[in-house]
Amino acid sequence: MSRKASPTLEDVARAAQVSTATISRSINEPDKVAKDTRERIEKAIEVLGYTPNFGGRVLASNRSNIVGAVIPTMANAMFASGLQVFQEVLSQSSYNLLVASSGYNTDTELQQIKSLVAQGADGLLLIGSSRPDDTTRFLKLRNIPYVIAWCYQDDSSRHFAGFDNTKAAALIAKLVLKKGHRQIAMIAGHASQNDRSKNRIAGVAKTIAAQKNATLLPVVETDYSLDSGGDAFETIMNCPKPPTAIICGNDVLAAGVIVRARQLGIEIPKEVSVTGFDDIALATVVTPSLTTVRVPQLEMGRTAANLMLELLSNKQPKSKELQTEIVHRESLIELC
Amino acid sequence: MSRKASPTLEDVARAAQVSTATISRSINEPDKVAKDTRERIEKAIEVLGYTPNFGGRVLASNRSNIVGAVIPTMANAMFASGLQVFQEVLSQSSYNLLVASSGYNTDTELQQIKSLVAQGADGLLLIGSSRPDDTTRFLKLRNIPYVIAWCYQDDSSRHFAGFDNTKAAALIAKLVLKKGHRQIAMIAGHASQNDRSKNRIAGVAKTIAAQKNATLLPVVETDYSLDSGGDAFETIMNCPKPPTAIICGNDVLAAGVIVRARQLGIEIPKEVSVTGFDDIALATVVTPSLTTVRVPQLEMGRTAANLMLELLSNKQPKSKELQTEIVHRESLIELC
DNA sequence: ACAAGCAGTGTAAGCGCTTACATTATAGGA
DNA sequence: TCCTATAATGTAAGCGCTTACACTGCTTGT
Repeated sequence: MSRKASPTLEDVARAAQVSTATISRSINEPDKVAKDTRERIEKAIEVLGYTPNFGGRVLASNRSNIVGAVIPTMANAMFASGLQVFQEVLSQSSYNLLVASSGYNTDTELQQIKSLVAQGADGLLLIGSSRPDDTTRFLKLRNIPYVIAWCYQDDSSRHFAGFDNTKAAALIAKLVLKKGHRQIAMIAGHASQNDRSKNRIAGVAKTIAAQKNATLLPVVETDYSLDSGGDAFETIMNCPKPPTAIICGNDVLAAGVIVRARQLGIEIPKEVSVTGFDDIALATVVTPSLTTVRVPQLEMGRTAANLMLELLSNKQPKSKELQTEIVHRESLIELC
Repeated sequence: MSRKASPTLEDVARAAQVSTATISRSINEPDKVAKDTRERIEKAIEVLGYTPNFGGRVLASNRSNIVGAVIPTMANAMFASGLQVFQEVLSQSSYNLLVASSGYNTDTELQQIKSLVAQGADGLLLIGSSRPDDTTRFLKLRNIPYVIAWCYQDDSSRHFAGFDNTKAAALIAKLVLKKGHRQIAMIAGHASQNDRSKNRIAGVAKTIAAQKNATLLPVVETDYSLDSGGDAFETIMNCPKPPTAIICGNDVLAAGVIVRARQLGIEIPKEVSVTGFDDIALATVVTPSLTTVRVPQLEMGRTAANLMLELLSNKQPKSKELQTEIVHRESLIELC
């Protein structure tokens, strides 16, 4: 390591003719230091180009000012935009964001959580509420403060910044029914390690089951990608009694359906209606544009960040349930 | 802080009947420790649930195993997907990723760089090659290893993992000319603090200037958003002699153009051709689909990560220039 | 049989910071 | 005037880890 030996607290102390303790105070609790001392110190810091050593600070204070986030993937605009805001808000309170991704896999998630904690994260942002016992145990054992986003539960022992996936999915299913559709299909993300997907499926299934004459074809679970959405669409359309509407677990899948339909010469929404979930940019850009569930991504990021900050200052913040709404566009029409 | 006092090296040492040094070695350089000692140690670690303290480690070793990245924004799929891969690769070498965003602003960038460095980043990933002197000076002063992505220059003093924006832009401009267009417009990102945008503009301008009878209307610089793209489109189409082709600085702008055109009842590509840049998912999903420049985002992320890893192990890695290619789709047609 | 080399381990000195506690100076109240 | 509360600063003990160096007991070549 050729990194130039940087000045330490002691150097500054010598230059400013005070003790290291005073310098430390002047940096961390400025108003506990007399004004002229502080000015002298600040000048010395300036002159020497001093910056606190991270390791020393962490070791002594047992706090890193780092927040970790484990999200499924940044490649989905959904998470990326939420994370963007999360980071911006934290940054304003001089916290930094350590990011890791799980690829929707709970083992990987645990591994990444451990890694972030080992890397000194003071708190964690996690996506979704259900995880294996191992993970829960680890979190509890280490007593890590964490915030859960992208879903909401009535459970005061944890801190949520999200929405009710089941309810939101039920809402869009209700809309589809209201438009007269009775033969309905669903394409969803793999549900086994993903409670958001599971809940969305549940919400849809429950709603459709409650409607007389309505049928929900077997749900197709797949990866969240355009191509997978397209493939699932083909499978569905090849079944003996194809649906008149397809509810998709997110906008990426729905966009995949629409693109593939176009390639196959199937007209949407004339021949089949399609709905999405999330309301990312993709939804407004496809033709026909997507009728979808708007998830308040930015607000969620902001809320999660604020929860996190309160949690880290030992307050007892209250979870916040955010509201979703349906955005009516072109891909869903009345069945005639 | 009620976080339970966790076991330290010393506790493990006592349990395994060896010195702390041996434990440290067994963790960091396992093959320097005899096999049965190591097994004894590992068992003790297991039993006590020991994990190394981050601060202690950083302080003593002067390395954090953290890499920082300052990108313009995660909200653009372009950066998000590159970053995703970057993170995955680093993760495999047990590095963690600290993310910050500059919002395309050089002051913010410097501030974030400082923050990441203060937070102990061993190295940095930066986007784009040109930055204010202040920033350059800081980087040099602190002797931070850094990798530059999303652009490439022939400058052996720095490490690039990217492509030549000027050349890539020239290529698409050439294609537009080849299709017979002579009245051409360009919508680009604000160039003053963004060398990629600047170079793309330069590439296009140079190419068009070299073609007789061809005119490049005044370049419209704007934010990278769908709406801004749409607004710029309207401005351009309202000018006295509207273009037959519009070259966009990225896919988001191009998609914005297409969406707006549809709203205005302007047919693309029949009335105006449009090209994008980046080849993100959006490009395949809009109708008409975008003729665009494919930027190897994933490969760039991977390459950047590998450069970073080599840099951090004190090798002298060679910059890598990645190749872009034009993806022919529907939004650009021959002028008839 | 002995020097030399080596693998495995221990000793102990920091790394740079925070903070409990001790100390000193100053002001205010009686 | 003296006592006490308060403000400002200093002293010094760690925080938990890494690592240079020292040491021990083998193996190996001669």
